[in-house]
Amino acid sequence: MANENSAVKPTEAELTLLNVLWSMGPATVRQIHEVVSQTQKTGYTTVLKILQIMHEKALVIRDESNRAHVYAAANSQIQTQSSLIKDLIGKAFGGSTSKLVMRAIDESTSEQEIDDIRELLNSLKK
Amino acid sequence: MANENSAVKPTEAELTLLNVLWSMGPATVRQIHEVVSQTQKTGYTTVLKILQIMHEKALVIRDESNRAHVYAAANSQIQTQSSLIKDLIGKAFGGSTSKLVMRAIDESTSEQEIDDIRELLNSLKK
DNA sequence: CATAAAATACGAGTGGATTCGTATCTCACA
DNA sequence: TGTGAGATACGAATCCACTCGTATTTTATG
Repeated sequence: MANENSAVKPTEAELTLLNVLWSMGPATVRQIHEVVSQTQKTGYTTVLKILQIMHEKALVIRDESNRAHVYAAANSQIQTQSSLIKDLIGKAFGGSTSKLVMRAIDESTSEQEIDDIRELLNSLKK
Repeated sequence: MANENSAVKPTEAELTLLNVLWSMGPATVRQIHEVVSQTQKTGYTTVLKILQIMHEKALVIRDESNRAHVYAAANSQIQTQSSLIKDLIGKAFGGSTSKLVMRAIDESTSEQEIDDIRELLNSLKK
């Protein structure tokens, strides 16, 4: 029961735009660029171009009914995060989730985060 | 107290070679290629070239005292894994380790792995 | 010491990611 | 309806990852 997803892994620049879309919801190039340019010095047409490429790759969908196209992430943040994490587990952790978790937690991890993780584990029914 | 590390992130092909070096220990191009070619159809000179590039990037060190140079990973597997994980946490999980762990664990995670993670958390007594 | 096997060095080609300048298109409205 | 602001489309340039063919170097050994 594989879904139509899984194949395309967003690049770094693409992930930046996806993060914006996940937090704002569907948005125009202008809106996305406004957010991105608060952090980075990226030109408007660069953002546009990347969105167009993402559209070709089916990483985003777009509504062309208005002059300013409205873009939205094609996959959920959860799906994308899962796929990125599995990719990393496979390539750098020999497929072992527990090894990844061991490396993920270190002295910089807050007490709150660790509590959250404990709670997550407790909620896992056998 | 940053160490001299942190800057260079290995690419996918580079990570493949690092995995071999971590498991074999220091090795010649031929030895590395033999291992890699069991899984992939990568030419000898391709492996050589990537190792040379990795040497420029200081991802590996090499001993040139013999005709066949002996390569070794410059950073430990643990350091590299930590750096990759932190990178991903920053780029895809808004800096939240617990969110990453939540996504890392899913229905495909074995009971054994989950037990290992529980044990890890238990050992984190403050 | 000549040579051939085996190693490294080099350089070019391909392709993807990213950037941005410029051309073109669209549409509200004067 | 003509026009200009603002949008998209297009294509070139740069950079890096990856691949591999070929040139060059090294060295064991006859």
